[in-house]
Amino acid sequence: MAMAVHNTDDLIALLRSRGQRVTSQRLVILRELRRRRRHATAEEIYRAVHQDLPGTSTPTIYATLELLVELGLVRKLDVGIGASMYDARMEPHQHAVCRRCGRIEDLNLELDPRALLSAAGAADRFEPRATELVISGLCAQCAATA
Amino acid sequence: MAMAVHNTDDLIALLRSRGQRVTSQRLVILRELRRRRRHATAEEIYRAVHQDLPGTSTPTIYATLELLVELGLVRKLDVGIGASMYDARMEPHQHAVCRRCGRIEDLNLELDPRALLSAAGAADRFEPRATELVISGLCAQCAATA
DNA sequence: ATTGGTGCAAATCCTTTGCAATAGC
DNA sequence: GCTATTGCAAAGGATTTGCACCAAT
Repeated sequence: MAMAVHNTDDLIALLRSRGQRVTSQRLVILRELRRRRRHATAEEIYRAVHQDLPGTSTPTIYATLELLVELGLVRKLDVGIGASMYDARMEPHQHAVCRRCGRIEDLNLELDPRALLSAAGAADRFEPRATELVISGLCAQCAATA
Repeated sequence: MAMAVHNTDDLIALLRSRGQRVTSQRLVILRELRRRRRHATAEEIYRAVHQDLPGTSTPTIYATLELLVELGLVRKLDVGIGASMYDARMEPHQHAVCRRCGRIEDLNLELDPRALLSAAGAADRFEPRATELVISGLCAQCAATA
């Protein structure tokens, strides 16, 4: 059966292949992101990482998150709250955000950016790399309350 | 033929119907947004409005933009640069952003949020209000250069 | 031994708040 | 005249920068 251990061999291999250093901060931050089921803000990661690695600084958190995104191990997303969120779930999916309670729900939805660009008549004007969809509205709970 | 004059009768009517005041700042800010073809940041609007109405403050810009969004006259969007953008083009469309040069291109694409939620099996868990899609990548020019 | 990464402090950028003054109704 | 809006100054939150130190190679 699948283990709950979130290993970081892929990160280590990627760093080595690029001649970059394998540091405990990098491993701990990725492990923390993988442990969570939910997306996290930089600040949440910062607080969590402090348990394992006190003294870790915000600049390191931000630099590492950016690096993980660049390496394709983490997705950065902006759902309209002030802070960016980071998500280690890499299967294709999109997001729904509740305007009232802030809940973010994953949508199992695989979008084809090239098909979308074609539909828009812009297939030849753009080389897609990432597709981010955010549906905002009310979650069932908040809709019931309102 | 269609006129290039961007009138603000709809805003005036909406404000009156809600018992809110018709101020020159509100009219000028909406007119400025409608005059542009491109989306603008709060700061761009701030600078432009200063020509017509020197002394207009950033808090007023932000409060007014938020009001216009609430009234359904303007769309707010986050394409991943630090600042939010505001767009007075209200026909359904989505956006593509170039990672290199920052260009934002409109995509003539009408997305049905309910259909998307259904496809994701979340139709009963969410009451959609807005749908924002951002495809990021490289515009044709930047792709050619790279 | 090198030099890429880190921590600290401070800076920057975008946006919001508090409150007195002003202008719509 | 009443009170919503405004302007000003200042605060706030997220993220980045500069630079000396540390630790992975």
